[in-house]
Amino acid sequence: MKNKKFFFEILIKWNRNENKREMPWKGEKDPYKIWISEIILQQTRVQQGLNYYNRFIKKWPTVNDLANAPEQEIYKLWEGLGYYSRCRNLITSAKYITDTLNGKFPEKYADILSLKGIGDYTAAAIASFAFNQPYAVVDGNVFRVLARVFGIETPVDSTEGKKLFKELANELLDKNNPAEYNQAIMDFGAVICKPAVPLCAECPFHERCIAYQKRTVEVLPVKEKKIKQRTRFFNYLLVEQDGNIYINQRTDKDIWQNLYEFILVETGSLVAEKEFLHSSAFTSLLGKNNFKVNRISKIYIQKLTHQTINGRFIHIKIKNSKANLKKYKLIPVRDLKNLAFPKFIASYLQD
DNA sequence: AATACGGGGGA
DNA sequence: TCCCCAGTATT
Repeated sequence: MKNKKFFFEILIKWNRNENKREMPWKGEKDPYKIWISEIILQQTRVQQGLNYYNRFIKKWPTVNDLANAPEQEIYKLWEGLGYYSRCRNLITSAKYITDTLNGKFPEKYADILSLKGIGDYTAAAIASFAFNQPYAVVDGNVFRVLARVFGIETPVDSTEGKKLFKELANELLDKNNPAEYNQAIMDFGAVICKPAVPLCAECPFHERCIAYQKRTVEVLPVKEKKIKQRTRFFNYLLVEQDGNIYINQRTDKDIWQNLYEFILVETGSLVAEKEFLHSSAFTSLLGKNNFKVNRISKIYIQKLTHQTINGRFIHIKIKNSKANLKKYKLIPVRDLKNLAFPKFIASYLQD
């Protein structure tokens, strides 16, 4: 197939006549705002990211505002959104742009790409939306639309597949109109060529879609990799002492990096309450007699992509500081609301 | 090349 | 339950 012009012609026509999708960052030209929206939307549904974006832009309208904001406030706003390294990278790049680039967002694709937290997709999105440069976005929508319309069975999560789809995407791109084209193909994937139950009946590619003709819409795009799941058991100790409570900031190479938590005792399996309270992992932290267990929650479950967390919260009051808690930080209970916690903990604290 | 990284929503 | 979502960084 030499002439692929039909693709952007049909797509742009659909976009201008049928596409009713509206989002606050659509048509935005400020690279800072586009950047924020794109980072928030990485692996995140528009519906989920919408409120975060609006609060973010309202609170920090420019890259300079963001660079000078207290980090904990930024994490607090990001709380519950997940993939917290995005927030870390946002902070790093905001400071870099403000301090080293004099607050001017880079315009060259390679320079945009070099920023922390920005990969192929986000660099193409910013370059095209903000500066109308001819770089095709390749996100989950694009993989799906192209795999179906062109009947491509190469797994999209293989090295070969990523290369193939990226090349095809750049061939198909309307070079004179990259911003509209990129926006259109993602809207099209989200609205018509959806993952499940796509609207083939009203699809303008009806006549040309290979997958539709071959009845393979359901199986495309192909993914080959499966994720491994593991189950973990968290016992959180909420240890209070005269209106203060012990907390910990997660720093290990693990989930929820940089977020706060309470005193964590992780066990290899589900341990009964009574047994846990007699375990050395527990008693060695608190000593034998200077504490009182006030309440133990039920087991809460949080599903992550690679892990299932089973956890309980144990409320404890202590009177003196004999406990072996030096590695934790003691803060007033009323200050908890300023810290960013994993959703798992934040939703427990809500109740 | 493979894997980890959150949380939510739809079927 | 399983799959997917405006992906990226690390090993």
